[in-house]
Amino acid sequence: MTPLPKTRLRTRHFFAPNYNLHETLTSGQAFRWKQHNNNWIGIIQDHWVRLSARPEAIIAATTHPEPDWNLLKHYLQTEVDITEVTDQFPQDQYLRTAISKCCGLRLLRQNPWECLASFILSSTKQILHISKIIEAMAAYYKIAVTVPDGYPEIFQFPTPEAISQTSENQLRRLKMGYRAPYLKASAKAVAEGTIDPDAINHLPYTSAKESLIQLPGVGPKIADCVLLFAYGKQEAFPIDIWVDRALRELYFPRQQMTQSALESFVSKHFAPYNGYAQQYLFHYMRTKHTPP
DNA sequence: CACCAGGCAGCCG
DNA sequence: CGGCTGCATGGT
Repeated sequence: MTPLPKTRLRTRHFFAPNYNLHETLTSGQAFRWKQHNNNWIGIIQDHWVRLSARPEAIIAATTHPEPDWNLLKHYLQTEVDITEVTDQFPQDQYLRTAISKCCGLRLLRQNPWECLASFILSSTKQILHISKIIEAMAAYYKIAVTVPDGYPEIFQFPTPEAISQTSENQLRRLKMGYRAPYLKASAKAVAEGTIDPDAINHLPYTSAKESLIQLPGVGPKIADCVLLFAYGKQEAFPIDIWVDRALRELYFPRQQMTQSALESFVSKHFAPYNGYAQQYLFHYMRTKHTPP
């Protein structure tokens, strides 16, 4: 009996100044990264990846026999000069405070289907619980990925085909609640090609958003999350409960603002880096009561 | 027990 | 169009 071949790790340094890996991976845009011995373990493009933060750099390790490091660089967006982005933020004290507390917060460029499905599961859920539902789901389908010795098991994000063929009851057993039929129907639409995640990439922001909103369980907020976190559309500015509160309390105290009035303010005030500004505001609101 | 969480769809006026 | 409500589940 021949012994199984040892999984060999390929590693690579990425030059990444002003990159706060911890805050970026825990900022509620991606839900599957796990801390392990001061490293981060996750899956990018169907392959196990370990990330380690270093001063001015990120070290990546993968099991892929012939890794395409550009895919990793693309996912992490290491080549974005974040100071060039934050320098163009409007001069208001909340964003300045957010930047000073966390200057290396980044936007990732995730897989569209995983991002879409994850945010369909996100509605009126806390980030920690979204992660738990997603892990329960991945553990249910058990789609294998090569994991090196000594590391915890991890499974791939389930395909739209697999989810669309699962009963709503089974999905509810994974604690999705009322989101189960939405996820199943959206998975079916993607699996059958009614909507093509790759085609959306080529659409401008507004028509891409209209296209995503056709999916059941996807409204303006979830569409904006996918447009920003998977497609990198900078115009997207997801307004969730936290950001809505930030806008009303910080920018329009004691004023009655309609949703559309807020939206038109946002598109003017935070341009051109709406999405990054939104992520910094979101981070500020979630951490302003906790010491650094 | 009440109240809230990275919302959306259906319904009502 | 704008406003209201039900929807599952887990945490405080």
